[in-house]
Amino acid sequence: MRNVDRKDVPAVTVPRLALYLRKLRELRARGVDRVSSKDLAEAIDLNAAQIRKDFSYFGEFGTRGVGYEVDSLIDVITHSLGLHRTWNVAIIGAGLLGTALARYRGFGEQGFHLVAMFDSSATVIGASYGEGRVRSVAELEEFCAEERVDIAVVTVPASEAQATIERLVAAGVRAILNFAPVRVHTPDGVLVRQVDLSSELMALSFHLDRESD
Amino acid sequence: MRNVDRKDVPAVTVPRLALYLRKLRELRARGVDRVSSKDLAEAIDLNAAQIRKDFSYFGEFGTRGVGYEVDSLIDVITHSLGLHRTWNVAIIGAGLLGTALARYRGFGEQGFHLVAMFDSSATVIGASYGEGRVRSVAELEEFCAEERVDIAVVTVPASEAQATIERLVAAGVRAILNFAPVRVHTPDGVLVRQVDLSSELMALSFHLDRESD
DNA sequence: GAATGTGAATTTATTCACAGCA
DNA sequence: TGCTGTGAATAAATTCACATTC
Repeated sequence: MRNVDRKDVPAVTVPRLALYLRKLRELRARGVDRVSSKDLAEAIDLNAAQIRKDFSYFGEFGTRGVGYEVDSLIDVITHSLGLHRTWNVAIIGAGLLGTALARYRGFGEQGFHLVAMFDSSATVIGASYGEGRVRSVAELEEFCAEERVDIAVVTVPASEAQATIERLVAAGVRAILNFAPVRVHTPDGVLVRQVDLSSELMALSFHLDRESD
Repeated sequence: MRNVDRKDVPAVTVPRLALYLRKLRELRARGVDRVSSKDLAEAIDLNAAQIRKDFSYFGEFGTRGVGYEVDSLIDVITHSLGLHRTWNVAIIGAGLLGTALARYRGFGEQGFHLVAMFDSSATVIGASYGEGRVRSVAELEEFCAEERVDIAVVTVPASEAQATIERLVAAGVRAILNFAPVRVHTPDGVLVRQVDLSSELMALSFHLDRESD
């Protein structure tokens, strides 16, 4: 029933909703209670029609001639993104990046609740970072059977990423944020978002090299 | 002269080149010396024509009926991405993420050389992480005038990102990797790549929420 | 025979431009 | 009058499909 009237949302729209939400929260904090697509567009450096079209996939929320109410737009996007509930997050790989993420507070503020960390190295198992005590990866399946893990953040070395993600998928995890610099294969229904620092640096390198001719 | 015959490369092609390069290096390490676009496509989970078209923006490197030589393809991509030279990198913001990145070794392996870190907090100024000693941000302009900074990695709080990036641009930096969760405005010629963890998590949340109906 | 390189076809995303409503 | 919501137009990216070459 929740599927009724749900249009297909273009893949690129979803991360943009997160941008809108952030800017809207900022506006609310500054006491602004109404905003037009033009205002938002200027603040975020996008086309106004793009913003209106993105909203249109979810319904009609504005008032012609006026604009959008900041509060209600925040509600709509929060719900559209599924942020009205809390998601359990586990971090796999307690290296430099994994521990930095675990200790990062902004994480939990958005409704993402760190429930566990896993690592294979005896030297870090048992340590605590932020909310997460580090367990042995051997306990991964057991833990997932007991406590729901909605999202896995994978910060293991590249060589272990594919195998780790296969275990996560087998254990029922359906959403993965992968920092390991490899493209991993997953079955349908499992969403992997890739954060690839070395690709980003290389894209910058490409740009610099072209500029300097 | 280097501009002769340079086609416009689609924006999305550039980060894909980094993927190809990574997989090709892996193949070389395994002793493979020839590869077809089909093989590569299967390994990376992309369409083979996409890969060939991406290569075609830079020239013709394959042999019909045979495929590509791994070694020479690595050379071509390395050059295309500007990775034949070394880029000086500075990290601005010595918080959890900034220090984790500084200590990450894979960084320098690719020709990215960390030359400095900057922070505004007296408690971290003077500390050393990896190759980078932390300086006061007050010294930013002075440092950039003495030593070339090609790429700035920005890991400051959101509220300071725009101002920080304006200073970097004024100091001559033309490529920025921004981890602060804000869209920043920069003049033409300055490339900003955004790494946005909270947008990524929200995109995963959207997916999970849709699946569970 | 096998795989490249690339125009043409298709799909996806963005932007325009304007009717419709407060 | 001002701004939304959205079809239509445009632009960008992907995929097909095949002539070409080894």
